[in-house]
Amino acid sequence: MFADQILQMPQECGNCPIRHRAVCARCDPDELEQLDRIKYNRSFQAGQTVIWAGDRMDFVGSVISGIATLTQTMEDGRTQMVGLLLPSDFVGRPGRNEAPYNVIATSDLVMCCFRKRPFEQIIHDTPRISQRLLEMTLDELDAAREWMLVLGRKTAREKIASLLAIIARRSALSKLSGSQGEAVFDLPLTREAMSDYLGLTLETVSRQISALRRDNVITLRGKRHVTIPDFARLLNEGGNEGQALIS
Amino acid sequence: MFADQILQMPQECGNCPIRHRAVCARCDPDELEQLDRIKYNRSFQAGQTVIWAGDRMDFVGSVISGIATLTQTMEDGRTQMVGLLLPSDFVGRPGRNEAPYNVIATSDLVMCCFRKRPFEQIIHDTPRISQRLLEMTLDELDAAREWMLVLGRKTAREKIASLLAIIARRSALSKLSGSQGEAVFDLPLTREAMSDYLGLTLETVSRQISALRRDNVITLRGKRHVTIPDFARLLNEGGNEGQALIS
DNA sequence: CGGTAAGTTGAGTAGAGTCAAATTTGGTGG
DNA sequence: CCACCAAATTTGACTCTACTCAACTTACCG
Repeated sequence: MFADQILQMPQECGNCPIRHRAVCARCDPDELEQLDRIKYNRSFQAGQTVIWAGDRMDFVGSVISGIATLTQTMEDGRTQMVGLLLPSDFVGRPGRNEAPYNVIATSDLVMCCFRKRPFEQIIHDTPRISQRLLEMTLDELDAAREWMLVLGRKTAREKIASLLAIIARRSALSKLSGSQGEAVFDLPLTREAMSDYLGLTLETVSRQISALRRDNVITLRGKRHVTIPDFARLLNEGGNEGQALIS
Repeated sequence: MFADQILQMPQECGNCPIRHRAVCARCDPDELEQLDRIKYNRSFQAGQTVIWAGDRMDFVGSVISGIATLTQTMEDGRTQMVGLLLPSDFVGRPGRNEAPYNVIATSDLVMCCFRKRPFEQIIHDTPRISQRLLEMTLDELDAAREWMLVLGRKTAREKIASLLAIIARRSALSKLSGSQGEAVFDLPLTREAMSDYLGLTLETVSRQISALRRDNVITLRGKRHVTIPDFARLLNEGGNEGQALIS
């Protein structure tokens, strides 16, 4: 019983949707060819666990499509999401053998995986790749630190508003120009996943979403389809008064 | 009026206390010589601001001695610490011009600074340095994610216990063998800095420290000198039941 | 020997959590 | 197409942890 399928036909890098944003973004054709030799695609259904914390990891890789979460769990079940993985995000750490977090597919997910040992060799030999990985890791660190402010100092209402702003920003559906105007998107997370992201209970998430709807900060169609009539107002509700968010 | 002094006599790398832990840890003599040409020492007094968020940064560098904090502040003054910088930790981000956070010297502080532009050139040309920086950044990202669990899901008592455990681990004064035995150290942070670290108020920090003392989890001599008679118990109080912390 | 900053403690409050029940939704099979 | 089920979500009532405001104590520095 396998948790996933290994696809027989990996995509061509040439028409890969994340070709210019992922760890391979700046590869030349020769470097791409090296990566191509050690890569394979894997797909997961929504809800499947990609990796359990503590498991041996023998691959690293990029999210091609779909959404995954990185979570930590305490012995008594308390759970905190520590990463939200969208297409082009990198999973896994060269130089470490055990997965530090659970990786769970939130939607159907396709990943481009690299066998870990040869990938480590390639980044050792290929500065362009290791430098791209450094750049991506620094961006993730900035995002984690932004998130720490949300977790440590924002109210429940501000937390929800901040999360909606982040998702709106990273979602292609929105028609944002800068921080102005309307945004429309589908929530990729359940209320429970949102609570794990924000360090809240799912009841508090639900109440605050209802409150934001009552106050016309957001409009819902169904449970998941969100319209934000005034994005600047949402940022303000999130405590980001006029500031740009980290993208 | 300058916030710091530029020392005329930078230390020799040869007898530098962080030589084998900092970003330069794996440099060969030639690489060290390159870094040496662009480096200078700066010292700061306790309480001084090293960099303001939003300021132009024209250097990066390593903490040689002392302690600094990375903090984010909201418009209404709410403050969250997002990094604690101990000797050998790296400050600054190649490829970014503006400082994203306030960097504040908590104790007297000495830094080994590199002019930013030439440093960027060196990491571009020197894989050993950029790979060391990647490794350090990945470690910081892990620490930030551990911290996210603390901020999002732990109680005030668990937060304090977790912070004491982290400081004990990173402090040289402790006589720990693994997770066993006694630890002794001086708190490098005020109650207020601890509250900014943990997303609490300083009153709550004080109350929880008093509670841990009443319960004999810790012993205080003065306000800052801490003895932990049973380190495993402290870990347990922090919700880390028997698990190793990220160092 | 004050004076000031740091830390402690107390009393009351508020915001988010807990437990419980109702409601909505999307999918399934008849 | 419709009834029904399980899961997701919403809402209500009550509780409790951590916050706020305030007073007091301790430690340090000149």
